[in-house]
Amino acid sequence: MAKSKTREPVSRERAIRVAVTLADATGIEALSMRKLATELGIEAMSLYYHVKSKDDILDGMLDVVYSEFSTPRAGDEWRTAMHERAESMRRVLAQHHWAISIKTRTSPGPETLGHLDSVIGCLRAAGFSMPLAGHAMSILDSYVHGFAQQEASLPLDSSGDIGGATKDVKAQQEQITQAFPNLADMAVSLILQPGYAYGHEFDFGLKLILDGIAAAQAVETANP
Amino acid sequence: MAKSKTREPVSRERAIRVAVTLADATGIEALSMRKLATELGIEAMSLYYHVKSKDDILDGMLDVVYSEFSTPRAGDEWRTAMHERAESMRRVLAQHHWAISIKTRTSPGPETLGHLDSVIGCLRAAGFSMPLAGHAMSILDSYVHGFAQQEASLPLDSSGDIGGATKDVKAQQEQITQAFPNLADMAVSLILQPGYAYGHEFDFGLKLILDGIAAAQAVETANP
DNA sequence: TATCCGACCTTACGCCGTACGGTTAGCATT
DNA sequence: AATGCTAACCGTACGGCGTAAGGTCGGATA
Repeated sequence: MAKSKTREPVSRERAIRVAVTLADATGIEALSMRKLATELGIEAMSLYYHVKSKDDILDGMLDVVYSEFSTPRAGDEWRTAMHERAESMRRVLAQHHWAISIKTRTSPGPETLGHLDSVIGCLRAAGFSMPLAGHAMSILDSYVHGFAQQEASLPLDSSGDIGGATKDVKAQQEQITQAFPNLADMAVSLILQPGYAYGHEFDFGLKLILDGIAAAQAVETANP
Repeated sequence: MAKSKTREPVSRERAIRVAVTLADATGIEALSMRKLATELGIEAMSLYYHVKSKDDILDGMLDVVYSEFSTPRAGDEWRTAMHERAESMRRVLAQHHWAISIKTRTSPGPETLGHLDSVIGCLRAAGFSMPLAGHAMSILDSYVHGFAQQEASLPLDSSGDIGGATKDVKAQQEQITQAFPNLADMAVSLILQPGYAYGHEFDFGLKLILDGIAAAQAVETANP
């Protein structure tokens, strides 16, 4: 430990910040009040002086995640702004892999609200009607969060081979190949191919969606 | 092999089935081995005779969810098949609202594998190349899962008013309105409007994505 | 009759979140 | 110097969790 004389005081902000790095390192299910308190150099119950409950910490952590998203500025061109936002979201959600499993949370924090406000502002400034702005945000957010979720639920190692016992696995795989031929075909002829990485799929979908939104906006501006 | 029918025996299947209905009713975080055992009429540890672990149950529950998705048949027209699949997924995921928060799971079950195999088969039979089939599935699944996630994290009651103390809430809302004007604008001029329901956003996005996939396929078939 | 075994139970361990009630150090006021 | 206040932290305890290890017992089988 660095400072021995006076320990850096614990605050809600610091507790949440440490909780984020701890969850990044060991996963969200390993984040307990006791472990977090130990990391902060205090006892478990002392956390409750700074923080209302564990849910309070979780809410704060989600707000930290939103604060790391790329937030569009007022005059930005909408397509590049949305593109960059989407890519930053994917990047951040991949780094804080626990965030997507917390996403089922209420009460958004100030960073979250500010971010969303800016996104709406950017689209509106670009001439989007309110309903179209709603549509655009809904589809973009759904896609990005869903993709991050898919990506997080993939088998972790990138190696094509599956480690462990060889004979059993081989026999089992042969059975799977027969029972699910299309799946097996996709595995060998696409996913296990040298250059393939699931992350690349993101760009295809993002471009498709942005094209669709652009088309919808073109229709809208043509028929005011 | 005559069997005395003194009482319905507990099996892995029945345990998982009951776990699903219990999670539907009380949420996934309230599903414990003890509660599930009580529901089945046995003691907690007796579950471990039928089931490997709690994770085993969770895996089984997810497989049940997949079994409820609409699975395309061999000769189906791809667009209608994908449309129906997507809508059924949204419906099922909304009913089993716990499923999206479990989604971060490995080892897919047989129903899951079979479903995915059929989806790939449908797209391939419709002339999709393997990479395009991968793209289509990736974007559709990401969108649908992401939308279900968004939908699940909305405030629960559909009433426009927020219950509870009136004065504090009103003062707080005024502050929010000033700090996040675009958000407030969208709230009053779109979301709180009489006819609005977030679920309607689904159709816009789904049509947009299916249009985009159709366009990509048209390009592909034109340039073989 | 003797054996076995599927199906269930009991006990115990080490985690978890947190309610409740101290204790201490630093400071302002008297 | 004595008093009192408050922010910051600690100890104990409770009920609940997943599950390892081993026990029990009635019916099927040899």
